[in-house]
Order: sequence, then C-alpha cells, then structure tokens
Amino acid sequence: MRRTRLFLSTLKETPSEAQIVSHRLMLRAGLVRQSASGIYTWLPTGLRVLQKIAQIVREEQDRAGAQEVLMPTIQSAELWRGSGRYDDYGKEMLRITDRHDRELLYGPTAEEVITDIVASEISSYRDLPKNLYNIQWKFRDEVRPRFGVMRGREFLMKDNYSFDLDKAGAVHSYNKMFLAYLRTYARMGLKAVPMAADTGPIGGDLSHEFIILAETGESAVFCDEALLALDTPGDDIDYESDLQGLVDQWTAHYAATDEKHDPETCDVPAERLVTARGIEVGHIFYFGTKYSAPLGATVQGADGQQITLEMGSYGIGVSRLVGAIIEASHDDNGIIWPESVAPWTVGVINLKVGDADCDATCEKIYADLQAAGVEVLYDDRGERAGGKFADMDLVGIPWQLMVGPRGLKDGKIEVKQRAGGEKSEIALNVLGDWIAARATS
RNA sequence: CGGGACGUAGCGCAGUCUGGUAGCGCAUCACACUGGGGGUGUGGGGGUCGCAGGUUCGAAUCCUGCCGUCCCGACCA
Repeated sequence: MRRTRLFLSTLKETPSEAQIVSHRLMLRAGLVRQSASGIYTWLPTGLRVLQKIAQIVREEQDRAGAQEVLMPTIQSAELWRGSGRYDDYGKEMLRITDRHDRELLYGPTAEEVITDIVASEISSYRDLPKNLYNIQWKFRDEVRPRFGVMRGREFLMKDNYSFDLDKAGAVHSYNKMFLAYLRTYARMGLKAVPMAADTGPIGGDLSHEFIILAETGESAVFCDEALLALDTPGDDIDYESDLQGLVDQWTAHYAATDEKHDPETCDVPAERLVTARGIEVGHIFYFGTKYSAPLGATVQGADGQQITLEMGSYGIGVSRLVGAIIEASHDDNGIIWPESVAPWTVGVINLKVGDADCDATCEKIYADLQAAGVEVLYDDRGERAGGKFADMDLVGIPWQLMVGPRGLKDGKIEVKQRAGGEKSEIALNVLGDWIAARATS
C-alpha cells in the first residue's frame, strides 16, 4: 500500500477522552475513531489488524475441528424466552422492536440461536460431536463503556458451541478448545494464563478464563511461575488423542485473579508466586444441558432413546485483543506489533522524494516486496524529514527500510527493527535475500 | 445506577468569574528552502462557541431545560 493512497491520519496529540495507553495509541495511530460511547469505526489500518487476529483465531479453531458459521446480529426475543434468558439477561441486552411490534434484540451471545439450529438439523447420535463457531459483532449495553475497544459496547467476538452425547465427550471438546486457545494467544505473541473461573450467568460447572499478561492490565493476577514456563502445544497437536494429561499440566498450577487470591490459603511458595497484571481475552464454559434441555436439542441414540446434548461455549474477544496486544507491547513511540498481526510487515521509507535514485530504488523495492507476497507500506509522501519515521513507529511497522541518497551512494539502505529499535545497513545487492526471508517467515 | 467533571476549527487548549460579536499551538493548503528520526520561512483556508429556550441594546460568557462525552465506584468478551 502506498502511503499517498492509504486512508490514514495520525495524531500528534492525544484526544482527551482516551485514558489508557492502548486507546490513546489506537486513536493516534489512526486505527479507530469513536462513533458513539463504546462504539467504534475501524479505519483501514485498524481493520487490517483486526482481520489478522480474526484469521489466527479462525485457523486455530479449524485446526481443532470447529466449523465456521455466521449467525445473525439481530435475534428474536421468542428464542430467548425459550431458554428463559430473555427476562434474566437484564439491561445489558439491547432490545429492539420492529415495525410489526415484534420484539427483537441485538445478540450479546448466541447460545439460543445455535442450539435452535442444532436442535432442528441434527437428530442422530451418529452426527455428533459437532463444534460450530462464528466471528460476529456482539452488543452488550455496558453501564460504563471505557478503555476504548477493550470494553466497548459493540465488540467482535469469536464464540463457539460444542455439542456432545455425554459428559466425557463434552469435556474432550472443552479440552480441545482449552489447548486451541493457548495456541491462538501464543501466535499473537501473548503470554496467556488459564485460570479457573466462575461460570456466571451462562451457567455450568467447568470454566476457565484466559488472561494475558500486560503491565497495564485491568486486574491483578497471581500464579505459580511454573505455569508461565510451560510450552504451548505445537501445530502437530493431535486433537483426537486424549488431551486430559496436557490440559492437567496447565490446570495443576495455581492461578487466580485478585478477587479470588487469598494469601492465607495460597500454597505457592513466595519465591515462585508471580504477581502480574492481566486482561481477560477469553472464557470457556462447560454447562451440560442448560440450553439443550429447555430448547429441546436432543438426538436419537443407538438404543432409540432421545439423548439431551451436552454443551459448552467458548469465547474470544477479537476486538478486545487489538487493545490487549497494544497494552502488552508498546513503547513511548507507539505500537510494537508482533509480526503475525502487524498491519504491514515492512515499511519502505523514501527519504528524499523527488530524487531520481531514491524514487527508482524505492519503487523497485516496493515491487519486489509485493511480488514476494510481503505486506508492505511504502511511504512515498516525502513530506517532513521526521514525520514519516514517526508514523511508521507509531503504527508499529515491524521492519522499516530507509532509502536515502547518502546510503545509495554506497549501494546500501538502512534496516530498522521496530521491536528493540536495532538498526543495520544492508547492501542493495543482497536485499533480495532479505526479502525472500521475510516472504517465508 | 450512585458520585464528579467537561463540551469553543480535525486534535490539544485559552477566553466564561467581571457580557461588547473569537484566539493560540499542532494538523491542513500554497510557494520557497529543505531532507539520515515528530523540518524552516512566508502567506492562506477552516468555528451558527453541543442543542433549545430565556434575560439583555448586545450572550461563548448570565439563567433554565435537554443532549453528548469522560473519570471514580458497583458489573463484564
């Protein structure tokens, strides 16, 4: 993408409503603009990041055997009356009336919709298990939206739902998601801590929150340092094998948020107890027949009897992750994206627009990077001497190539890595290798 | 939902107390000079001062109501 064509406006000063660092940087780097309280427009750069995060989530869901669907944002009140939640959910649910006075709602979650679909479409035990997910906008009318996209009212969530014949099957489905979540966060450069959790209004008796560590996180987190040293499952993980041992490795260690942490009863030795701050970015539940029973989600078993399905649900706050990653990875100059979610991998900076050598070299590098499939932002604006560098840093481009007359005289350009800020020179005649390395990584 | 604050150009702010028809920095536009880390100079453009009433010869400024936004607490992907 050429900078001159990109819709991007960065801010030198911080809008006064933004209090936390991720919100400030998202506004300053031109990722989002607020439309109403807790509701945001995603601008091109921010949308690229959001979509990259969604894609990682999608790949790990698919790998773990879940299938993608897309459910509506607007749901019928009738469906929610069926589960008894229409009256229970409270003011967080945005209720809508259409022209025929039918009651609708903007979905805060989708247990009812998916259970209704499964109830009507699946009738044999032979069609189970199933795990369906979607990545869809949700709306929860929070009393007090804040922290930008970290606690918006409208947010993008990956939510999925597993359907099994019995509890053992449901726990296996739960374990798949548990491990898939660890992989998902790790791919975004995040350290995630799974933590036993209350099940809240969704109900059930097995639940974990996934908290990622960030200095500016909302809540304090206490855990055994052994937990942080565990290896994330590799991409060769066999999700059909017995996963319980693997999951137990993670759940065996102590982990608690400040509400639950009690120094009196915590049995972790002081020297191993890690105190950090964290942000909740995922939550998984096993809740049995809480929805399948009232909504009639049953199948016929081998013996001819009807079996009520055992269910679980699993959520990842996709839009929240954008803010969470920034909280976990930034410096005074701006965002430091992990390469896996960066809006562009490489930035090309033309230090002297109008200089024939600089222009031609930049155009060639830009074309070569594109041909190699490397996502590149080419700063071809040529305005102030400093502003363009600053934008690359603010927006968090992982690799920055600086092309100027001084270096070209010696056949060199400068390479800067955003994380750490190391600079080095690279000769033009070996730049092809450098590009090839970016293409394969 | 309880407590607090704010709303003046895209962003950050001054002006409000003490009423006289709007200003500063950044951004933006033009030109020139520049170019190796938030350029320099000169000259421009942009605001029914959140909205609606009221008081007054005159309201950004005083009064009333409404709307919006943020912060602290109780609640959450």
